[in-house]
Amino acid sequence: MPSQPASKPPRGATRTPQQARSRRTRQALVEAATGAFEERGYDETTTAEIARRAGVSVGSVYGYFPDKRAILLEIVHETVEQMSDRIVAELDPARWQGADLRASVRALIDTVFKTRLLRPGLQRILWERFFKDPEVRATVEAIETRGRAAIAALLEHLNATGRARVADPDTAAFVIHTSVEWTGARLMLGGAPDAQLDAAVDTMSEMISRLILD
Amino acid sequence: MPSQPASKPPRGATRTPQQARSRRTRQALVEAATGAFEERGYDETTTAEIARRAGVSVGSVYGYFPDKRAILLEIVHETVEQMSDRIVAELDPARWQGADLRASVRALIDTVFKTRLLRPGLQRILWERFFKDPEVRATVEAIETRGRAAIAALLEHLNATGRARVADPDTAAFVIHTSVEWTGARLMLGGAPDAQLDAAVDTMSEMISRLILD
Amino acid sequence: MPSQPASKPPRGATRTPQQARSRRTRQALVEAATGAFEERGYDETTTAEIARRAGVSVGSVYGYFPDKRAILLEIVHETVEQMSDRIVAELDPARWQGADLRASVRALIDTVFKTRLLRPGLQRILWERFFKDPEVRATVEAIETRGRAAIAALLEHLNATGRARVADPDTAAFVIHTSVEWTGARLMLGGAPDAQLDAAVDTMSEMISRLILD
Amino acid sequence: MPSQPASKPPRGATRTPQQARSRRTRQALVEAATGAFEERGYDETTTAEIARRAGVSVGSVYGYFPDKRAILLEIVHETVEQMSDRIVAELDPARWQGADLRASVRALIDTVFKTRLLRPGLQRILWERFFKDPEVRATVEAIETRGRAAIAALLEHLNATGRARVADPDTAAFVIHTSVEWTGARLMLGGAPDAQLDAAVDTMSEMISRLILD
DNA sequence: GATGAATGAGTCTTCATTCAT
DNA sequence: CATGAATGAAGACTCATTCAT
Repeated sequence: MPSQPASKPPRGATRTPQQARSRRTRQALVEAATGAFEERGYDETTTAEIARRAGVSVGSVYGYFPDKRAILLEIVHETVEQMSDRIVAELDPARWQGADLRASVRALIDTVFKTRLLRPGLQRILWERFFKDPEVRATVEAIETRGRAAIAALLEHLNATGRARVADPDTAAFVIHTSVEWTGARLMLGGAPDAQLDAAVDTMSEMISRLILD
Repeated sequence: MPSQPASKPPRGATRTPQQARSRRTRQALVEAATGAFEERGYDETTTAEIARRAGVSVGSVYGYFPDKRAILLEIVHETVEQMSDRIVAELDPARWQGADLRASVRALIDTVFKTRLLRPGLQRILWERFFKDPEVRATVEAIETRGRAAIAALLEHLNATGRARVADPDTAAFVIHTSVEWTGARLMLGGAPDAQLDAAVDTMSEMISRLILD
Repeated sequence: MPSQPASKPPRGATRTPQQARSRRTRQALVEAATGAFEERGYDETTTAEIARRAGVSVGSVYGYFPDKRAILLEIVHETVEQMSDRIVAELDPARWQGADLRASVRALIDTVFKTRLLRPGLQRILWERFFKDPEVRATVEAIETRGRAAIAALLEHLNATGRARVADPDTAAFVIHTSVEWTGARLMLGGAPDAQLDAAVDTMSEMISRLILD
Repeated sequence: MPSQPASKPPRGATRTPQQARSRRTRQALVEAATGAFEERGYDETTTAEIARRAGVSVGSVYGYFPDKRAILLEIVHETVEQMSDRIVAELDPARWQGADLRASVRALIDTVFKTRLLRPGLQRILWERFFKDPEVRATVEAIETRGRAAIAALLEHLNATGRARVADPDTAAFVIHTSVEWTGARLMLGGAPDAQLDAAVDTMSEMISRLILD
């Protein structure tokens, strides 16, 4: 790394380049907002509260984000992506090799349901703004597409290896994804008792297994 | 009794006793609010706008409802009940007598999906406030329970007549109801193209049919 | 009473002349307002509440009074007059004949203080509006004048009978009246304990006795 | 330290660090509110009017006070304290050393009465809200206690120096304080003519002197 | 006279965003 | 870049009073 910008302090100086500090402030804001949204909801959280939690001034918030909504969008993206990651990992065909298909389906659904335990307050905001804010919806849909694609790919893989027979993998992926998503949301965000939860996981597994088998 | 006092209006005339006038104003308010909520959303609708649309003054709004939220609650109740009525009617075991079970399931799902075309704007508000406003949630859940009960009853009837074999009708009802509800919401409120819609109806029908058959 | 108005119903008819009914409604309104003002305060009482308590419609209130304030004025007048009556009775020179002057003064002050127990809520409204509403003040002052005149007359009587020596009976009357009035108000409306009350009555008696004696 | 950084304003210049600006705005608000309350009364003054007078926006009002009432409370405290200061100063036993006791009492009463000329509009509000708003009452009573204590202390001092003989200094203090307070309020806030005023001061002085002497 | 539905001006308060320092 | 004081549009709700029936 030969030529560095002149503004950078000479090597050895107390390393706190603006960039790093900046990134840290930004991160503090995102974390502060995440906590506040999670605990109080989006509308109920003021920008002043976010600034206070992040330990910066209100003005600074607007140095990093154009407006309050932009912070939410970023958090939504991050959150949904994390959820998606967990699920997509579970959908890796490699994991579906040997084991019993029904058991795999069940494990998957279980994972999806459990995923709802990640930042439930934020997920409530998600439903709240999904149809209200086109960008929230776009963000969510962009990532959902990934999940659906992973399901479709898995179904095609199962088709190819003769372990399943699904006529229209894309539509099946959509139906499965949506059904599991909302059933999970209702059960997890609604605080359903464990018994009801287990029964629902069983039935959903059965339903989906039957759809994709034979 | 041919001749009545002149002060009494002739039968059929615009009878406007206090009660009727009152009822009409109230109705005007509900309709005005429904339209405004539908078009602009809940938060975006001001009480002044509702009054203006109803052709009355702001004060009148508060003569009939304690606050803005109460109007929403009433409309939510009414709307959800109408939706539920349509679906519950479709679930009457009598209708499932002769016809092919798969065809019946498909018709049902079609109905549920079409139901989403009733006041889509209001349904968006429904999702928006479901986790936010406990009373909205209670209202919706109260009526959902009815739908689930109807499904469960139908499943039990089908079990009894040997046309289906469902181990846990209650859970199955919940899973079916929730899956269809949200898939329908996503497709109808999201403005999906007809082709995608038809494919989804097909797949959902298949999925549910398989769940309840044998 | 020879000629009566033709509008009066013939003797013997079911006597409920409008006048009487009217007077009764008016009275009901005054009583309703008195109760409401007493319990909730003036600003906190709505005309609707008064109407409700009186068992009539809001509109009727305005058939008997030009506005809400007029009702208060009437009640204030009535209340203050009642209070004044009690005190003026106590000031009748005849009552001061034989007895010990100090004892009489003490009895008088006791009476004045006790008078504050009559509709304390209304008396709070009195202080609240005394400097705010010129008509309330005028009403109160008109009656206070009576009280002061009675005190002055008593002092002159005592002067004349050689039992007291007061240089300026009018001013003395004013000072005595005002001092006792407010001290009483503070103690009674403020909920002072009995001990403090008794001590205050003692000291006030002493103070006034000394003023008027020699 | 002669040469300071250029960015620092020269000594004596319009120093406007954040704190000072803030303090100035706050002060402007208090003054604006004082004027408005004084001229128009509490209920009749809107928050918008206060902001307008202070030359700031409505929002700023709420940046410094939680609500309108808090402004009143602050002003009440300040005003009552100023009044109390004047009177308590007059009650300093040192001032009562040599002079004629009667003259001292008269001077005191004169001071108390004159005190009522300080923001009469605000004092009207004081009476208006004394029984209505517990915090106003608490504020006033807290400071009144101080006045009563000063009177009691003076009486005890006079007792000790043999210049007075007061059996129960605390009660006497209460009675004197309350009597003078309200008589003064009635005369000063009511706009009594000078002659009546002088006569009242004379009589009150006489009354109180006699109470505390012998 | 009675009714009570309707009126609508008027208030306080909130909060995302801006900008002078 | 940070600060936090200032902004001001916006909105829900109240209630004395009126007036058509």
